[in-house]
Amino acid sequence: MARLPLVSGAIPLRPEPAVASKLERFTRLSSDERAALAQLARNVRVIDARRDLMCEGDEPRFVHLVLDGWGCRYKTLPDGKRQIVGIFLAGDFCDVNVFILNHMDHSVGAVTRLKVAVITPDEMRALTAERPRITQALWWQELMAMSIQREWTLNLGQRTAYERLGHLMIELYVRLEAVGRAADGRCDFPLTQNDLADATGLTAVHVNRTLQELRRDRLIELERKQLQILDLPRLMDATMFNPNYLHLNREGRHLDAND
Amino acid sequence: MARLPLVSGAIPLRPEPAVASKLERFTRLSSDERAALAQLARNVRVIDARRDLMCEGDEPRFVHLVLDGWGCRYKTLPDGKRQIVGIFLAGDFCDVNVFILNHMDHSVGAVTRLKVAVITPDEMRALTAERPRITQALWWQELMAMSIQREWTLNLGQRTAYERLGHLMIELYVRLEAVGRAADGRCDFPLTQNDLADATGLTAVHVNRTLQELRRDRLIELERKQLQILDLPRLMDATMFNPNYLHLNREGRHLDAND
DNA sequence: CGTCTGGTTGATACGACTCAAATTTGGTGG
DNA sequence: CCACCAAATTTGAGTCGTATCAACCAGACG
Repeated sequence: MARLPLVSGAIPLRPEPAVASKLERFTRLSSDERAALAQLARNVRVIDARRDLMCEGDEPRFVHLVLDGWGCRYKTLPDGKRQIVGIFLAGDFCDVNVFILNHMDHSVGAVTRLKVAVITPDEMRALTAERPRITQALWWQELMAMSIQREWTLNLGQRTAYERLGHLMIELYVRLEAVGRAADGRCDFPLTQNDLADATGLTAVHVNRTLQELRRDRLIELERKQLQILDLPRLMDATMFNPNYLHLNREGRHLDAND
Repeated sequence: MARLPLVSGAIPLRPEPAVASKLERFTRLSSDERAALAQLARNVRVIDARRDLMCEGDEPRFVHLVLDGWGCRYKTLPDGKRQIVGIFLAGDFCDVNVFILNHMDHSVGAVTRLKVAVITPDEMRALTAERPRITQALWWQELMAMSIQREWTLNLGQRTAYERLGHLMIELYVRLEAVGRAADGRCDFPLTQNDLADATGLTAVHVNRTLQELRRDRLIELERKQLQILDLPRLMDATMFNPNYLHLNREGRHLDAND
């Protein structure tokens, strides 16, 4: 009788092909290409929750592809302040061309236990040489990452605490939905209030109070690392969320494969 | 006897080859390659100060290369708030691969009168097909733009008004220096206090008062669109400026041309 | 000479921070 | 299964940085 509790771990709506799923928000791939992507997951590495994958100053050596879990990029200041500058989710390529640079300008950490495919520069070069459509899709991916970074700049510069938090939650929900990891307004949401503070430029205390406001307004529920967006249209309105910046509407459909 | 006034317009230390100058902060180019870059400036367009080059929603059609002047990217919110998300200067390529996307997620405006080379997708494709070293350098350029965007996120999220403004001024000074448009702590600085407010997420009033503090502390002079940094080391310290994120230290020197 | 944009100043308000402590949750080991 | 501990969340009180609103001033320009 009682409402089902918001428990149970990950939502395995579409278990694994997050990569293909994401890239196909840009252009449809052939089954051949999908197989090539799956091939990348030969060399898998698992990072414990709250551990770092790489640190500022490190020399980057591999491209990573997130298979499962949540990670973040962050920068720290000499005075100890920390800013999360980006979140990555299943299906995200991490620094496709980073081996052009010889040191990291930020750190990369695991929010949850993180499963990543480790890809060598050579594998990457082979992939891009042989698969023009995938290459295009990877480009799209990078441009999308850049667009998200700009939106975060806007978020921090111009939105209130209430708007920032709501906006961030929608972004993550929509991105998860694009890789089959969210539906019906519900998704995993493993960020702590501390993480949210570091991502939105607020303090944890203020995040706490602001989340209460969002709950009181019946826009979200957030409990046990599960987020339920109760009224997406109203939340989008309240946070001035415009999905265009995510470029998820198959903008490369003119390049679609046809098998 | 009296100190020279900080007048006169642009500082033409190295008049034009800003592009090559910038890319060679990554890897040394051959004279051949430099010529190919110069070739791009066949089709020049001039935009008046305070005019827009492109608007959010537009379909991008060309790559632009800034030859002279200052421009900015910005986003606006339904409630009228505006955030400048990036500044571009002489030598900057603007959206090298933007024609992958079919609509702009932000607007692009001229801060000063702006001289840009207009480059077609075909020209771009030809350049990258024939010039691997330039292609690498363009990649570096994009990664650097991404790194700058992350640093802005950090700036807005974690630094105080005082630090934000000082940090921004150093960044722009260093970037100008890299293309021969600044020296001895002095450079053009055409941003109004309103622009600074939109770039730092502050109000113009507060920018005004904070600039006065920076002047009172003998860190900068700023008058008639001319910036003089009086004590760069101290300003870097005060704003926690770490130049690494600009990746200007010839990180691609192993690829250097040898003619 | 009026108009406009950009810069400056003052008074007041408020959103977000700080510090401190209590409470709840989740994980771990006995 | 419970006891324990650390991490995460919640609450309260007081402060501070930045916003807001409203003038006023200076120089550029037609």
